[in-house]
Amino acid sequence: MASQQDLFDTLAQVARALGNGHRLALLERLAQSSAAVETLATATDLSIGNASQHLQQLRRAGLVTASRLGKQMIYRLTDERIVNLLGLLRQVAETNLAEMERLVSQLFAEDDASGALEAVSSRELLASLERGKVALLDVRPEDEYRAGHLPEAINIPLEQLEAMLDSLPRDKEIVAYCRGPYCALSHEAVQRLRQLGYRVRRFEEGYPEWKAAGLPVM
Amino acid sequence: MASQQDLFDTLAQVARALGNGHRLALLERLAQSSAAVETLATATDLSIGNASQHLQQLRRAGLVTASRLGKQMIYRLTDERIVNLLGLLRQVAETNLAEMERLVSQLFAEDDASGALEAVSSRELLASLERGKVALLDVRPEDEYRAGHLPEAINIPLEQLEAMLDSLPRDKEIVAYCRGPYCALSHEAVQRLRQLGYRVRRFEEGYPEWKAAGLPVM
DNA sequence: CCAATATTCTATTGATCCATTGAATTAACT
DNA sequence: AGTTAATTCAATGGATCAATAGAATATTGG
Repeated sequence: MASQQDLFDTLAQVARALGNGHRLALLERLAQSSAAVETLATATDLSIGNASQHLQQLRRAGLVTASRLGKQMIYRLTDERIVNLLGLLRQVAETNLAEMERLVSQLFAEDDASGALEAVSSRELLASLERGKVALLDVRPEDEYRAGHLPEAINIPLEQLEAMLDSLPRDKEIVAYCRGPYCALSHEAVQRLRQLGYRVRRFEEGYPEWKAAGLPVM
Repeated sequence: MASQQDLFDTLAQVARALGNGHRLALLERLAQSSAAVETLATATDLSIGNASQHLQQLRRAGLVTASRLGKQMIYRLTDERIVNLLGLLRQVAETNLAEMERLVSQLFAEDDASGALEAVSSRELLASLERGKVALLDVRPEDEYRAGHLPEAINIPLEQLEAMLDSLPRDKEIVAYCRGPYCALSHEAVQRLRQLGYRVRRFEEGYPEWKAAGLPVM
């Protein structure tokens, strides 16, 4: 007979799968798009073997699935709600763990120093987009952009930022976004564009959160 | 300088705190009401020392806080959203982990065998309550009931069920609830009341979920 | 101040987890 | 078939975790 404790134990297995920074990084990458082991390994700075092992733990916990495509093994999230789950975990951690706040403010320190304005919220961004007031800039790598992006967003991967400035409108404010609230790409982009004189702010979330909230994507 | 990985590592610490069945049981109990270590230990079948250790891990992860009240140490959840977090974890696990489904269906097996109807959803319950169609029965221990309960709910702790049948209306359908979807109390109550000829169903969630959803409590 | 109670701290043991390495599998290409 | 590339499997040592028991610390009431 199943007891309540058995259920908690099983639930705990899932939580334990989330209990490793590398696995959280893998999940963030997977939230952008499904990907092969090698892609995931380089995105997260893990050896292929190590990445594979972590992915299998995530699979055992029911958080990702794998399917073979030729030589490659393609992993994907099993469930859109995993993005919500991670977002909620983040919120709880940020409000209740001093250490978390400290790290976040460190990550934002450069922005503040350079006088960057506050990040743009989902609601604000949605309103601005509807009124055509802002241009959206996706600074993620091209493959992630192609797998899905915010409506009307221009893609300039961060490495090519200076080379592709022509694509950016000069007359509108620009909102840059990337993988999520902890992704460094859009921070970096905002800094560099500000120095070039652009009016630019950061979207406080990322593509996966936008999509998981049920907002329109392309 | 803080890196993204530091943030994931810190986030992982919080997830790891959720990665133990006993700690999840402690959190479920804490979701009912704040409580002293001894209360929590007996509710979860842990030794006091062991419970204390787990509680301190939860505290380090920012999930609970403690304050002294005389000789006792009272623990409470730091954040209402932890209930949502656990609920979402549960949903993800139930949809994507076969083992989970198996255990849940085992827990529900008795109900099905005894011909009990499906559990009542929040939405359905809210509608029924507004129309005065059902009577609510809270089968949790009295102290949890006193710390908060659904509006108009009658409290009959499970042990006193047969002794206090007078409090139950005979003309309405009864909806029994307890601590949450995995709590055995309301299952047991439904079974016993059905054998006595009552029309009774189970609320599929519990008091904490109802409260965390922002629905009215007393 | 002393005794009783509630809880936490410390130390220990066994279990589990993590990263790394190299061998083994699987599928595509020639 | 044999070679190569992508991934998984298996085994290792070091680190962290869980449970238990007993000592230590606060708090209340005499």
